[in-house]
Amino acid sequence: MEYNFISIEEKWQKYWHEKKIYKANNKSDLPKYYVLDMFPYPSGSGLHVGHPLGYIASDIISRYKRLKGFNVLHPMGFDSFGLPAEQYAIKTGQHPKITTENNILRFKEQLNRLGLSYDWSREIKTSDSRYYKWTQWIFLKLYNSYFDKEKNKAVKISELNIPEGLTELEKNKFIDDRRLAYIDTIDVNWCEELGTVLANEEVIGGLSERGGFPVVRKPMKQWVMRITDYADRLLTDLDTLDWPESIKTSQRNWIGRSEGCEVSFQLENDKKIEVFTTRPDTIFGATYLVLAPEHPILNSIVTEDQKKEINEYKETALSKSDLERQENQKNKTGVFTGAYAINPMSKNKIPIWVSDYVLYGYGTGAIMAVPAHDERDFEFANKFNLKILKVIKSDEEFYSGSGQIINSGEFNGIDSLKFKDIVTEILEKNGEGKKTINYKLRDWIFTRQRYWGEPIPILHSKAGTKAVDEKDLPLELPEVDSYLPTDDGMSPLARNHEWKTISIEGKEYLRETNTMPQWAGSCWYYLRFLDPNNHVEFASEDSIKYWMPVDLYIGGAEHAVLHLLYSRFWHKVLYDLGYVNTKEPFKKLVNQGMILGNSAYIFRKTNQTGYVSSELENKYSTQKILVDIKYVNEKNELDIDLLKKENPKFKEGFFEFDKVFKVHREVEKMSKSKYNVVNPDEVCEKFGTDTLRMYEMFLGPLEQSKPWNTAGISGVHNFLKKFWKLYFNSDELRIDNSKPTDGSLKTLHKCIKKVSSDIETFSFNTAVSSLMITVNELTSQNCKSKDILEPLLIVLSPFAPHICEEIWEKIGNTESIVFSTFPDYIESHLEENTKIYPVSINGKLRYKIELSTALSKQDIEKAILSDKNFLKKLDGKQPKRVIVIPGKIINFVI
RNA sequence: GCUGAAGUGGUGGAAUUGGUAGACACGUUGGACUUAAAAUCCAAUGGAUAGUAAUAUCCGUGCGGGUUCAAGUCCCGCCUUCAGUACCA
Repeated sequence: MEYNFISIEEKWQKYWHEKKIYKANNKSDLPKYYVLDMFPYPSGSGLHVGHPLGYIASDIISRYKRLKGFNVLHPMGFDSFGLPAEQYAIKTGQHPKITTENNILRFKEQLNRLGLSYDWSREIKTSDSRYYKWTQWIFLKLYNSYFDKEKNKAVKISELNIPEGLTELEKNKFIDDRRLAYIDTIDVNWCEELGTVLANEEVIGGLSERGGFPVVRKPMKQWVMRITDYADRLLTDLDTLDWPESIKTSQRNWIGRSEGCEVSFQLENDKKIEVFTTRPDTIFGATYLVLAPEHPILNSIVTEDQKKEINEYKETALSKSDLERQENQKNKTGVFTGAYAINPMSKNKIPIWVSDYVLYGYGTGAIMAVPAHDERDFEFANKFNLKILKVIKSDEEFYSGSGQIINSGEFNGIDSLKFKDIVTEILEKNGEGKKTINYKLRDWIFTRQRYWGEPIPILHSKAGTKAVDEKDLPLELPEVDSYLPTDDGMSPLARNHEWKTISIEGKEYLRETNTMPQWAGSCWYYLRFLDPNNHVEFASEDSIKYWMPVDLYIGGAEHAVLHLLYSRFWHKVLYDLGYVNTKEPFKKLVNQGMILGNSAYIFRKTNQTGYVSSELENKYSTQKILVDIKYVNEKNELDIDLLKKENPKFKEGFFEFDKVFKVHREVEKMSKSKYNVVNPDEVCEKFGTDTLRMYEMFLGPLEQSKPWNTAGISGVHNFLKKFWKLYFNSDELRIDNSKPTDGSLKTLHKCIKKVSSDIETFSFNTAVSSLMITVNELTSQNCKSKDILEPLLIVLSPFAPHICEEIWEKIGNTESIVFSTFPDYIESHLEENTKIYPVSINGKLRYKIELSTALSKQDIEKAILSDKNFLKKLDGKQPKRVIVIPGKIINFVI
């Protein structure tokens, strides 16, 4: 009997599917464990070997927890609204729904082939109206709530105190201004190429996160989520989470809390300018003010002779894209307004300037410039010859630290850290300032000018906005004749005029035609998995109480601030409104690393049709060009014939090489465009899923990124073959009822101990290693005992479930291995030979006995005295006596 | 610039957190079995020096210092790589 992985894997995947082995029950006396993968966007290219890394890890955990007696919830679904399907629709006219459905089928097929223990009865798709009904419902909860600053939580609009004597319109405005989901005309990140607005989190270095297209600022009417009200809670609750420190740090940075002081500077007339500073201690050094070009006070303070220049500057500054602004960092620009303000502490008259290095969106959009102690102000002051006044003692021309206060009148000599509080107090007393906390975090721009997303369930009329009635949800996506924006720049949904206009009780309304961003559906999907077929609620109270929070969440680090911040925000709102019982959704987070591709390049001679092998590259002037890795073997040799046959553009080329044509390799992100994608299906066919699963775990630490390299895969495959041979001798079962030897008992229990602690600490690579050692040891011990080999199957089964099920059945078990119990190790089976090491205790030399058996004092003394290294360190002096201390430490006296 | 992670054989990576550095695997070399190949099994494998040999000695965890009986691990100062972020006052 050979290890025929193909038929074994098919057989058991079918068995698990038909018997619904992994269906989780919402009612159980067992302790619960909720393991969640970040659900994928079903892209057209299917899975590559990088995707399953996290899925395999979470599958091992969930199988392990099941064997440990937990009721495990391990669901999977699809984040199926998204840009690629829509762009494909624009190109081909095919409805994104169809594209998405096809892609999902492909994904599911590939996922199932990996033997993942998902409860598919709970599958969800964010683009399914039965799902987005509740996304819209939650949107309305946000729309119908406001943030009560005193209670520090969200409260229903119905509990809002509305001032009396307002007209209907004023009343609506009063409410609209306080909703957690509100409309605002703001400068948004407009991406022309994508035809939509992007959230701040989706813009990286002035380019769109998806596609890398330029982004410009543009004022537009948008739905916005008041996430800033939650800044403080999002920040402090991070401390309660078992997340990687790097993710917590990036969230902290993104929220960007800074404590400081808002100071108001009196102008010569009765106007005032408020600035925010974290360094009120340097206020005597504030020698000028700077306003952001967008600052509204600008027009009213600028003097006649400066007006022209200011207007010109404003125009150029506002037309700049984010990218252009950033490029100018080293070369600051600015214009003098002609106006002056009074420094409230020094009473000096200081000039007011305008510059785009001050951001309108942060703080008050104006700063007091302290060139001696702030790098940016220093640069600006040098360029425009503004006064630089040192107020903290230091030898440097520019200094941003703390120290002794100077040049500050009666306050000289005070420590700057203390002076901070003193200044704040004085300003507060005079009504010229107050202590403030500022956040970098901005409100979340929630609308997208796209088709393939959740429609926003809102109606517009002259009186304001109105929610679609809850009982009319879901508000389904209308059909449109084209997926492009309308000619007058409205979202694609506006193309359906019949849908766009609606009349209720004789009143005419226009529907909101923008859709929600892709993050909306993924903000709360972990809750829908608890009770996915519920028609009355997004999930029943009982299911939420039982399953929440998610015990383990595995996914990529690329969602550090986007998805993970938004879903924490929504979860907190749902918590405030009483719909969920935990403050945070995800208790433990693990980031799996990326599996990188090994791209192959060949060198084309410049301006010629010839190609050269990588070792000849230096001889010519060449360009690197990509070739598909399927033409390259493990020794980096190119199959020229096949390449020419399948790619006409290489057909005429002359390939120059020494003995074989070698390609140049580069490790890059795995992607279709780099021709370096490895499909897991290929690996499954060649080696089997169990091999793939174990190999991906063996490759290195889960969190680390690493290149895919098939070189080592035979080692893991051989291990499984060896494992098989432990149970079968050609056609016969080797296994018998003989009493296990001490040696094999030790081997087994060592393995149980190591593997279970490795799984709990996510060290899957070392767990696989110790399984390999175990099988090698048992093979050389010629172990046949069922008492050893049966528990070993259970220990291996989370990693390689198919082969274990097969053997489990063949040795006479009738129920799936899934229902067995993970064995415990027994300490008495683990005894090792005595080893003695020198150790330092309180600075004194002692000896440590590792895992000692019962040794006599004489034995220990003998062991130490025969240790040559030890004697050498004592310069040949002989210890007079060795004292054995209870436990594992021995003392000695010279 | 700032923040975070990392740097160990030819390669991927171990090292119970201060205690035999290089587990396990790949690769390489040699051997067994084969007419042969594949498959499988066995042995060797950080470097240097000495020895016929068993073996012995020295050097070795990015670099330079330090603490310690003992440092890949701790401290100080650098270098390099990757990732995130960027005029946030």
